[in-house]
Amino acid sequence: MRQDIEQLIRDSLNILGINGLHIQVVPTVDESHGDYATNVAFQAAKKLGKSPLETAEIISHELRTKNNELIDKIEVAKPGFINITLNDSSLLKDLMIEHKKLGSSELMGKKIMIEFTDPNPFKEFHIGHLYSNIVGESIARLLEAVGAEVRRVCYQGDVGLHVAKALYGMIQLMREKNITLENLKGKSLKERANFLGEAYAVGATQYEKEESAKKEIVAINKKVYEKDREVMTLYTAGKDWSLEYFEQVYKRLMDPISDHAFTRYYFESEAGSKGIDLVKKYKDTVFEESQGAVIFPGERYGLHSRVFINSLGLPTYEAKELGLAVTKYHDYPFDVSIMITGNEIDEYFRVLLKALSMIEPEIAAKMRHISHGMVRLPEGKMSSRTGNVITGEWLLNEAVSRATEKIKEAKAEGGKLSEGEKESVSEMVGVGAVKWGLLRSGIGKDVEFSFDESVSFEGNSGPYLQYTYVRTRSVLEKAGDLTQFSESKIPLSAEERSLLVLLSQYSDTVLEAAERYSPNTIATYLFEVAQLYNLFYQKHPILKEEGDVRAFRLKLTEKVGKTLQAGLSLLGIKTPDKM
RNA sequence: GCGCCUGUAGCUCAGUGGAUAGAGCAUAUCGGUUCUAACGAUGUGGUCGGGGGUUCGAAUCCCUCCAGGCGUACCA
Repeated sequence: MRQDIEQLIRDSLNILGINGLHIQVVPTVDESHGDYATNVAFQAAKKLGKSPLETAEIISHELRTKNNELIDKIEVAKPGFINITLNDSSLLKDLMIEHKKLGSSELMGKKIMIEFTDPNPFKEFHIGHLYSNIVGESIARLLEAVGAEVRRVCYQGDVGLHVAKALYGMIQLMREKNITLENLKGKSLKERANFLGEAYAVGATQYEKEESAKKEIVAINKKVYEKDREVMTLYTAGKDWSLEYFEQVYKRLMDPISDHAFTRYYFESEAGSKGIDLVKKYKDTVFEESQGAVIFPGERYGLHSRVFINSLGLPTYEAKELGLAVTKYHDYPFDVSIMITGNEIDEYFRVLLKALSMIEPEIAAKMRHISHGMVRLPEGKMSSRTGNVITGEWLLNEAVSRATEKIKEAKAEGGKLSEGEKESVSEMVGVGAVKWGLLRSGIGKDVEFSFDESVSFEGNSGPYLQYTYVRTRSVLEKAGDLTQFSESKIPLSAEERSLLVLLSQYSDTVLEAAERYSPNTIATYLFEVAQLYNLFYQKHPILKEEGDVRAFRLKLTEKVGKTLQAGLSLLGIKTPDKM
């Protein structure tokens, strides 16, 4: 709809001989300004040497001669806006068509690799990973919705000091508790995952406290790189348990079609050697030696200098990431490669991309680093070093159990849910509440997650959106089959008209959200749709009406439901039929 | 010190050059027990961190100052 109006304006400007303007048509905030407004007159005024108001008159006069079937009114407003009001019948026509395939995007057909979550084997899957996963999955879905070919990948640190700390802790714990690796293998996944968490905590604490432990951990680290046999037995087991555990979390969050949530899992161990080769190849041109290490002299480019190969000859995260970028491109020659991480490594990525641009400029030009803030909980930040972490799973479980309580005490319990339904609905509502809570605001900044707000089911929350969807389902179920209605017999109320205008903006909103990598754009839009529908629902009966009006209101209800369902699914949020 | 990010209502946040800056929560008042009461309406609440500049027009762009966060060499 917006594109149609833009085209109309472009045509008119051509006729008037005005070219080269950036035509901007935006939905209006205030109904008295029509449905869409454009500011082209301000830009054109300079070219014509007239005032914006006069220019607006000239342009709108030309627009009116078009006699377009979309438009009802074209008005000029001070100091030079052109306000466009759509006619009711075009809005009603738009209601009847399914959401268009979004073909006009520049992202259409693009090959996009998107890396997110990136938890480290042997360590906890904490809230930061949960956030990264939720953000990444939503962006992936947005990109798919506008026609991109998306490949999800996950990059995991399976070597390095954190692994050595965990291995050290495993050895200590097994000795203390007098258990063998075989004993452990017989235990449940949850127990094994907990064991690893505990082991990491022991290792991390001892590393700080005991000089002897520190030495031993450094030695274990080296052994891992050397693939020492004895260490590898323990290593392989621990790594497998971690990955198995992560996969379980992904299943819950991403609803994967296949066995694996990601198309490809990259590991630091494989990226490292490739990275070392690259760094060595460009050692005297891009990189240089300094204090026994190989560094990238970022200060020359207004950035930080960073170590790529440390003085022990081991690759740091920087070198690994360099190897990763090249490996990724080899696996899948992407048009865009997105990496989603926390924003504390923003500057590190700047350095990395600068170095990469000097080695592989084409690949570097295709990389986009998107960073998100930290999740703050009312309980305060948690550190993974103390072992006292808040895991992603804990957060989900807590939200689900709160959702279960809310469902029990709900006054609107008309759904008569069976026990089995209660369980699956609680899961959808709890997980949905978490996702909505994290995605409703922009991703660049820290996000405060509060159970009270997110699972309270009031106001701007996931459950509010889901409930509105359920409401549409309930009405439609009672209504029976939808019937045709005659457009001309529908007197549109203010609420209905606003809803129609808003619904017609769905495609534009998805496009904008995808191009800006911005899930919260969708969330803001959906919340508006839900609010408007609830207002409409409050004021206008649906099933009690008859004939055309009833048919129209049912159709409107159906479209709202479909829009909410499609939009929520872009955020990775499921919609129950009852709740 | 230097670099990057952030600062909008009491709280949590929308709003990346347009018109009178909007929501949710909280608070006060009111309506609705139906088509699922997990809803809706109205009111209170703002020097958009301060100051300067660019522009017909600035929360939005530029400069500067203030406050907070992160980074700043072998962690990721």
